[in-house]
Amino acid sequence: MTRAPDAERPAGGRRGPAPTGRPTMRDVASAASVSVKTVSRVVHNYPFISDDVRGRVQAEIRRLGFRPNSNAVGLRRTDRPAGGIGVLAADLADPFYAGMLSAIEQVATARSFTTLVASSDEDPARERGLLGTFVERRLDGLIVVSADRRHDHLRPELDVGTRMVFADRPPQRLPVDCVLAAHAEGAGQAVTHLLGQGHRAIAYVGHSPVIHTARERLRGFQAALAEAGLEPHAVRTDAVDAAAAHRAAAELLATPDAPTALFADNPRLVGGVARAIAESAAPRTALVVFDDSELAQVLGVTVVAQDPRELGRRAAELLFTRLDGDRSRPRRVVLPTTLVPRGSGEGFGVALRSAGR
Amino acid sequence: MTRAPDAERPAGGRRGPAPTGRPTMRDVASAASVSVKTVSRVVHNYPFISDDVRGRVQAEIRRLGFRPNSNAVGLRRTDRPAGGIGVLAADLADPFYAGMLSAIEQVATARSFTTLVASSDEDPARERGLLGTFVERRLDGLIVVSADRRHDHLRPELDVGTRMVFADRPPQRLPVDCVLAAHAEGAGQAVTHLLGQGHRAIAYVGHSPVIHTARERLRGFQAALAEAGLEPHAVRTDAVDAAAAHRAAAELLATPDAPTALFADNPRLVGGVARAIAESAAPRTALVVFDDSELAQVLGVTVVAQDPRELGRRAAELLFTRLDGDRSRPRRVVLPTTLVPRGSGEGFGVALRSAGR
DNA sequence: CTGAAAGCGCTAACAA
DNA sequence: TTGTTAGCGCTTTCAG
Repeated sequence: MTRAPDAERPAGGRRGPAPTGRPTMRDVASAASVSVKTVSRVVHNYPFISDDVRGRVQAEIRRLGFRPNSNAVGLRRTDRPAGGIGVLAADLADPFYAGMLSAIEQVATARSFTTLVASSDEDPARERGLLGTFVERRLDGLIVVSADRRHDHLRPELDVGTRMVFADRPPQRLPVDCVLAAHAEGAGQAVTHLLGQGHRAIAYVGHSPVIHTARERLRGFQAALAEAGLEPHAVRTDAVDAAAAHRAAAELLATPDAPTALFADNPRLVGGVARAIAESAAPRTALVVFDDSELAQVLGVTVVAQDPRELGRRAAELLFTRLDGDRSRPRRVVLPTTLVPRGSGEGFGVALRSAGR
Repeated sequence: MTRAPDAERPAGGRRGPAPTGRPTMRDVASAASVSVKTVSRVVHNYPFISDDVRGRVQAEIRRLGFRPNSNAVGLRRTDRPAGGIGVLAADLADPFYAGMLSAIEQVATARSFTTLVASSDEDPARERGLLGTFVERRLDGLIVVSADRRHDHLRPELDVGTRMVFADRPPQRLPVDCVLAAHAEGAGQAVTHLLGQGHRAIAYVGHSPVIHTARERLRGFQAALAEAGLEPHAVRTDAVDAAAAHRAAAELLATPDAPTALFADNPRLVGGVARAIAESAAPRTALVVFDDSELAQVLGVTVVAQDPRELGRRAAELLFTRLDGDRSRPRRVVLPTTLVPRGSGEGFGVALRSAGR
């Protein structure tokens, strides 16, 4: 954020159009022998311009390769929006966020807004820096998938008029709109489904519940079991990636009193858990995973699916509602999840099979 | 790009600091009883400032929530770069580009540059629009994964000093740097590997060679076979997605004289082709796929792997070399591919197995 | 160590 | 239908 010390060095400011460098409106104006304001009007399709002048100006614009400088535009024009929104994703490599992003872009494009994206890679410090950059660039609004656990520092931004919507993960003590999936209820759906299949020994494989979504999923898992008068057969929260999930599941399945069903709390674990099941003495152990993925489809794994595109669409529409002037109090939109049976939760085990439609 | 007609309407320009709205340097200056320039110096860590003044200014910056307006900064400052690069990706939902992007961001971050991303979704018109936006925002440089087949329209941008590097797909008649994988040679590696396993009837499954990469892969496939004095057993270029690939592969394998090995030209086809093989009368039919994927890892599919991160890293470094002043003629960097044997190309068929490492 | 004035490229307001 | 003047928020230049 902070740049090199102000060296106060001479810089030889250029006089008149530079020999090399980007042409300005003034360059176009003098080439077409009109005033700068006339060029501005042509650029913005102001209707009352003689065809002669319009033609000359357009020709010069093309010849010189003029493009308006949005820095200057954004500086002078403060009433109309600049036409850009920023999306801070936690991890662009995750197909879930890619889908969300694509839906956001679609809404923004329909409104003639540009979408600019940056990724925090789950690093809170990076997130703060990138949000700062977005703010400095005076984008019209932000959609944030936050990797941070505190959001107090955004309070001043909010007060000063920055519009933002949180998506997928809720804000902590910051009165802003947010769009979330029903994580706890979704995990409950998974449990209910497995109970319906006759399972009573259901184990949880996931990562430690420091992240909001993981915490909610675990909570929903436990609540649904409790409602049926059951305890979790086991809860493993050390499955940070596919390899760890493989180990955790393999260990669970190797015990004399092994669970008959597993619930994995996120899609990165599918491969590891499925493999552990396939390699175990009980290859028909049931499996339900939170969030869909290509791998789950191909392996026939039953999932509790969120709709990432819907999440993005709703977040974007909420943001634009705000940009259109809505000043009502912050809203929290909770989207339902869907249980998608594919076999692994219905007694067929995991296998390479029909890739969903 | 074009906005609403210039309505020339009154707008009630505000006088003095606005009651609501973003604080400016002037607001900070008057609150701290110093000049605007002094605030600027504090913001930029200019060393020769009395501690008293610095403290007062910093306090007001925090209190008012001041953030510099990068529009104004970028407008006035023309010698130093603004500190932002733009990446135009063809499809953010593709994990390949996600990896590339992450590597670019890493290089940029190390240089204190911000990375702004937009996705064309493989739409050339959208690509042109987004490149225009990047240019208007006066970013310091661009990395482009182009979905367009013509690039003449970028010529003026180039002449006017916009730095750009093409990645993954080459520019058409535009003298700019680019970084590509050795697609033809990679496809050749696949063929050579299959020949080495004794296969002589090798079929190609892919999409129509309108895209550069697909064309190159097909060319390399055919060339490697020709070198061994062989013809392709079949060439299917109608596999636009996994479902189409499944159909194509199933049809090939159902013929009396079926191929003993398949080469799939991109990772989106893995699931479909693998399933067709598993369902066929010859479940040990060999398979090599171009580009790695999680699915290929889990299914034990032998692949020809590019390194998307390396692609991104090299592109970013090339761009920064240019930003540092390098004016030598355009470079073309070609990165080698790696054959990764996992079983499907070595006689074990496709199966759910050990997820690579 | 600090400040006043000019101007980046563009648009708003007012004139002609 | 077109032009002139002022000024957005900041940095540069030059002066204290």
